[in-house]
Amino acid sequence: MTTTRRPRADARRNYERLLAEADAAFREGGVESSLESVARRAGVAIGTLYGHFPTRRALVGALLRERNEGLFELGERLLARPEPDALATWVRAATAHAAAYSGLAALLADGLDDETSDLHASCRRMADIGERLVARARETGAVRPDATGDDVIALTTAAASLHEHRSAAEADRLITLTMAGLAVRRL
Amino acid sequence: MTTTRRPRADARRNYERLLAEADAAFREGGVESSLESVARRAGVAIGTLYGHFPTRRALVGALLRERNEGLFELGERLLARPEPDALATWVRAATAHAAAYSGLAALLADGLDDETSDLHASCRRMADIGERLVARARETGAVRPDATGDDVIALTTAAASLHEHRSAAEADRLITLTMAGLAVRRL
DNA sequence: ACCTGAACACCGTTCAAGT
DNA sequence: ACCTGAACACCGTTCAAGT
Repeated sequence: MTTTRRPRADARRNYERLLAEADAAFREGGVESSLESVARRAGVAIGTLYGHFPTRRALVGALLRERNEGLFELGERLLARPEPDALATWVRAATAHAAAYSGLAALLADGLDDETSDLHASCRRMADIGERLVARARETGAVRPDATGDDVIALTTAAASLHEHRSAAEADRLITLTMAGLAVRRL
Repeated sequence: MTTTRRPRADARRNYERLLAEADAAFREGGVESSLESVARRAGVAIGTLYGHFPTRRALVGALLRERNEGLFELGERLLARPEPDALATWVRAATAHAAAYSGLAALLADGLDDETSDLHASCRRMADIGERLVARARETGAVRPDATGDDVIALTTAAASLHEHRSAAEADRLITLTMAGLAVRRL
């Protein structure tokens, strides 16, 4: 029986400070901001950052933990209590999530196929929810019969990338247009 | 009256070798590949690369010159001799162009608003062609009346980014779905 | 007119040495 | 158990000195 040991007080403090400063740095300069600068801002040596987060994606994953839980809850709620615009609601929420930091959309898009990515599990979970939602919409006839989970992934990552490189308005517009395209029943 | 002077033979050779090696490097490792490695591959000092191409985007712009001309010709041809699928043809060609190197879609998306980018002029030209094509499709009733040039830009850059981070198939599928959404006449 | 490469400032990542 | 920071390998960019 393994007990999770209480971490040393300074370790816990460093962990928290690193997370806070990484969040600030990534908000300002995107997810590819220098890790040295994050460590500097947090007032720890670079080795300490690597001690807590062995890879950049581990750090991003830790930052996304809470946000992820909120997103998954929404997904399960939409699956549990069906409503007409469930799929669109999901796509917009997932897009907002993937656009939390600039550069994140690319990391998530790559993470879905890359099993070594620290983001892989949560990417799979997002893909899974999207797939179940689109399956139900297909059965309802709300979307065309050839609509797939890949369509949902594609739209989500594409819209998040637009959010980053063009604007929130263009991202939202792409979602509207693509959802309209998905709603066309006759092929 | 300014005469374009014939460049020194070694300068011309270095220019060509830099272009060739940059193309190879960017194909393999994307448009953010190290410039030092490009200079090394071309067998010149790093200062020589900077002498010919003061910024990374100038180098990318030079690599894209011929490709760009082909694309613009296609655009003008589609505008001159209307055909039913002109807009879709354009979007697919522009997407393929923007997906020539990984990382290029982001550079082009940013270049459209950034007047200091060496890619700005060609981005504007692409946007202009897209706008004229969508205007005509709007008049024909081939697309919904609220379709804009921004929709075309958004779809193109989004699809190119999908091509890079997901697959050509997903990129193409997004184009199909969004074009279907644009074709919906009733709002 | 063009090329070279040292110089400067910066970064990712590891790991021996400390406490 | 965790932290430090030097060490290594690499990069972007500039510019004085050469030819």
